[in-house]
Amino acid sequence: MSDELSGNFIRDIVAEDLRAGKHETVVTRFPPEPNGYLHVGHAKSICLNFGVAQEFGGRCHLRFDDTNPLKEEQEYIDSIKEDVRWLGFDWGEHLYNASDYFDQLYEWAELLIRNGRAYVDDQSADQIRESRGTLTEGGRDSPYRGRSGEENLDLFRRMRAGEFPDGARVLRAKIDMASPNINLRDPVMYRILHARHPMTGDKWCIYPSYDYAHGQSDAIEGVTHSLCTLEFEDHRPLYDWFLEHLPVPSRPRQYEFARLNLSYTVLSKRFLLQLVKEGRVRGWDDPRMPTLSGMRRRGFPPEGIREFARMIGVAKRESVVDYAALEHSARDYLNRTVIRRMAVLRPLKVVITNYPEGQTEEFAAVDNPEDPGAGTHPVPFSPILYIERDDFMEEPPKKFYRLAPGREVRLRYAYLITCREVVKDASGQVVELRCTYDPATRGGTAPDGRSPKATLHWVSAAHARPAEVRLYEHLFKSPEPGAAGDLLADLNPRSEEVLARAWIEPGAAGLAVGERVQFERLGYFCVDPDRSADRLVFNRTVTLRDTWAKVQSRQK
RNA sequence: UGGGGCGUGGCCAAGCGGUAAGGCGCGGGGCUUUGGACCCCGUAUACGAAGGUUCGAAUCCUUCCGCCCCAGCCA
Repeated sequence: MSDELSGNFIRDIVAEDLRAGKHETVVTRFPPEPNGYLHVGHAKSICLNFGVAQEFGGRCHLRFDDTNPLKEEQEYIDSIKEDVRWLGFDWGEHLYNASDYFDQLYEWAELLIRNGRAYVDDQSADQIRESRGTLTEGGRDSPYRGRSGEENLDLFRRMRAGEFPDGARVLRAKIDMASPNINLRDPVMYRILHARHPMTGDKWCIYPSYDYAHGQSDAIEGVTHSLCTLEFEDHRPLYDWFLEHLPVPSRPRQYEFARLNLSYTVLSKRFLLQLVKEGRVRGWDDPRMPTLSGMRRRGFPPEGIREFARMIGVAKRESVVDYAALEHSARDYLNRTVIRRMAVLRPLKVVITNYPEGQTEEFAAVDNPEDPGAGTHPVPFSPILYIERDDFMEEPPKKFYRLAPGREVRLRYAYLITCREVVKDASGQVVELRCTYDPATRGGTAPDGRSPKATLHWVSAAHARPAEVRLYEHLFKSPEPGAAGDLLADLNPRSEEVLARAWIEPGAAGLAVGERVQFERLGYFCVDPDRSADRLVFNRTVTLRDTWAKVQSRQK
């Protein structure tokens, strides 16, 4: 695997600019607004921005786009830094905030006023909206558009001084109310917000808009390629307008790419915030959330996310990536790196009737067949075992290779056993299997060469340790959540299943929070922080590819 | 009906006038003490459509069709 980006148009542009000597080095930036947690869609942008910088020996800044104190919080700032680092990227010394530039931005605003390129508008938000026109008709000039430079300056300074309440006035760029591009119809540059800012505290009561702050921030930092998503394409003329009319120290260019969409997933900070606030999930880091913190808790490796970003590419076409691609990238990395252990999620008791009572023995189990140097660990065996309920069927359908009455299967690393008797309770539920083992098959190979089609995982009842295992499925039951109009209605009621009475082999009992493991034949799991002193809690990151499940669904 | 974008297999995505990469998925086979992994093979006579230019077009031109974004003092 390589973190190298596959070819894409942005990389090509950067490469060409560098080749042509347009820039000596590439500078990008990842500019999150600290109004929520980062999700896998942001990961695409992070990988792009940091990846391009890395590939061409440039640098990538982390800059908080903190121009709206109403929505931004320190908690989000902290989480964003943690998540970017966790993903594997380092902004070095280059941590910035749009708010670092508030003084400069303010000065430049005065300059635009003095040059007759900005004015204070006393209209209400409603009036401004009403006079902006529509998609097909131009807008009308504000009655305040012709104010003198002196008056504008005075008013703007008084806005800053706090003389007016929120919403009383705004500073607008004087561009063109008749422009077919609505963003150019005298966009708002500053609004009055008597709000405390996470970084600047109470210093300001006027705050710059995104459009007024972003390009200039890029220019101040020497950003060469400002990469953003498609919806900002219409803003580019405005981005350029400010840079052309201000004495900025550098000239960045904006390029747009399509944001990530993932099937069965919603990537909208607004909606994710709603899920958290309404308690539909346990928090931003709920393992079902597409947030980086949720994916981390679920056990998703950052390497897998980077691989995912690499494989989906970067383009301008709006698309929906198949969730299976994400799962693939996780499995691919986990398979190569994670230790194997055995666990039984839904236990079915098995008694080996011909095994010497009270006897115990140990087998050496491979830690990771993909890693020759990984070694082995001991697995204890005794006559009372648990196997997976799914691994037994009293009346096996075609293609079911596992245990059934009279059938012989292999217990991984142990023996071949044959099911001799099925014990049921009063309600007819199978509660126990009585089996015999073949002592000659120790280790799992028969001297006569016979080899069962199925190998089952198991744990020794006397040695197993209890664990809670949490199984996750898509948060949404629809591949296209909200297509029918109601996102909440598409929430998958079975997105989480908690198995409180699972058993794990002793070799898995020492795992620390965050450690990952493959439970053989089941999937990849990760120890959740909810673990207690005497009981581990595992989150299932992703299942193994399951051919039998595929066969089953085809049979239905 | 204004402006800005985008249309290549089920899902992503290369391609930039020379005769359709790759990945995911799917199907088949091999191997196998994880129905895992791994390894083979198959999976668009075709690039939204129709015309045109050219020896030759997914790539150039024209028209048409479809989808997305924009009327926050959000980003």
